[in-house]
Amino acid sequence: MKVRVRFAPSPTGGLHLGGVRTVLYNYLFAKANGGDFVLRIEDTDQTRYVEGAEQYIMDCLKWCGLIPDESPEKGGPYAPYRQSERKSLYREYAEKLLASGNAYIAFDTAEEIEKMRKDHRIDEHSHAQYDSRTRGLMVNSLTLTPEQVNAKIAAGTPYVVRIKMPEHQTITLHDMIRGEVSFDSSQSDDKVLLKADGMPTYHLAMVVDDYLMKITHAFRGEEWLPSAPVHVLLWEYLGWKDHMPLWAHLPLILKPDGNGKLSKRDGDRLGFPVFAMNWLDPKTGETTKGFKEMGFLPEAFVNMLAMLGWNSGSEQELFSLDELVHKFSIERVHKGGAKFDFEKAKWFNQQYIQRTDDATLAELVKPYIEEGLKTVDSRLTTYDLRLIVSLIKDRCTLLPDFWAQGHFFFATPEIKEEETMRKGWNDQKQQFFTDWVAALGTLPTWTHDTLENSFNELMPKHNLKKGDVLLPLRIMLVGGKYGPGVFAIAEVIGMEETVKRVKRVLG
RNA sequence: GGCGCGUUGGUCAAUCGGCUAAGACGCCUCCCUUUCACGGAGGAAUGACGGGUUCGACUCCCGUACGUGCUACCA
Repeated sequence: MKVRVRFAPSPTGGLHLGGVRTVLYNYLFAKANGGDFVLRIEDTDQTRYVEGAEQYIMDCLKWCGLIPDESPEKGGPYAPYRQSERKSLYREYAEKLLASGNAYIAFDTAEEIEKMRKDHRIDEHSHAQYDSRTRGLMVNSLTLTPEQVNAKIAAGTPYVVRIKMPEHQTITLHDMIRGEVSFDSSQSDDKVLLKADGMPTYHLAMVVDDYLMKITHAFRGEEWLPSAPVHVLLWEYLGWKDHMPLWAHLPLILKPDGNGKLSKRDGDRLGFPVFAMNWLDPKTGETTKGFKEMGFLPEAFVNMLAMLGWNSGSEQELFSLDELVHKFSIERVHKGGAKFDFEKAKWFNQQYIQRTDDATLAELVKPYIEEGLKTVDSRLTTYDLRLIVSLIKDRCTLLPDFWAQGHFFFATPEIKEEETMRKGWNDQKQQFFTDWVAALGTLPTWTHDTLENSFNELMPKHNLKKGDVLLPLRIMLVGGKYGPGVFAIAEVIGMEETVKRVKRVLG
């Protein structure tokens, strides 16, 4: 049987780190087994629908290089892939469950349910559930006669279809990560399967679609584990038990400080992204930063995510997507949640930057340089981006670092270390630099070697040592105490600019 | 509260009964570099707790504690 997996997000907002990791594991598993990876949009909750979210999710997958084989955009043999467009198809299965007595119709209003929850609360901490203990008290097809039910339906009374959970039945499921997991069926309430608006809930839609789409392996977050018995029962009641996919409940990604699931809020609070790409909330107009816009390379982002909860068992940490496809195994996924560490995430990106060839890197960096150039007045007319990139990549972790670390190659920098430069400044140094600038014009060639040689030869004549004048020169050219070798910088910016920057200080 | 899941350094983690408990990130020291990095060499830092099982337990079992998830006509 062909392996088929799916990622099934609801289009309600930005795509979370954990979501991307779920996509990744799906993708890796599918590709490793020669299977299909399908994207299915779970938009059954009309009230939570957010404009643009679906397109955004697809853009994120594209950026990460995790392209689905079937999707709403691409289509496929099991189309449509948007649950809202499959609406009409779910009712049939709800009826089937009704007919077999595994589901029932309920007419209760939200207020009535709320009242029941309060009146029958087990203790002060928890409200009663709509389940075997309370369903006999409610207005449903279990307490009403068939005639009454039909009359209500005929009268247009809104109703939902609920699963009838059995009492005290042990439900066991095999999880690829956790092994056998058991539940008492009485713990779960009679979940709504079909809502009053005719839309299915996640529970029904997921089972029906996984069956119809021939899904063989289902990966989802650990938060779904408690409702898994409902799903197992649904597969059974619908008569599809032999087709139920193999489950894998993925561990959660936790916030770095304290405890709990990592949320968008944590990112805002701690200053790192949580979403794959920038997300502009159409309702609030607020933009939440994404890894892409922060300057991450998609390969680094994906690699980092793969290692959050999984490892190959070797010491290797850097993997190409192709390598991951071959080495990933669901059995080696951790059971426990992992705290997200942004420092480690940056390290991955830094590693990828160092390993990216200069020409490719130059293209990636270009927009950031162009952006930076808008903020300066006097800019150099020509520059070799590839060469500059090779000179500064060592000290760059994120793409925007290239501007911060290399702006002086593109524009005359502002002197930020005036005091350091002027420290111990005297006529001797003034004279030295004046003479050196003059000597530059007589150089046979303009290379960092000839520059350095002329500098070194001139120093003793003014009774100066490297330590006296090298740092001042750096600050003249760079503006601060950082960057590649000074003479390499001088070579790149050329004689005219070098002379200009030194003379600017000499006055 | 109930139920589920989990628990090796600050973080990610190896170990599938033999441990003097890998490695990576971060941190610290030193070297390289008369800048900042990169790189190199070191260092501090870990099995939640209590019982078993066993010649031997981080590894298996049971409790406890702690954490976390769920407990909607949301996914």
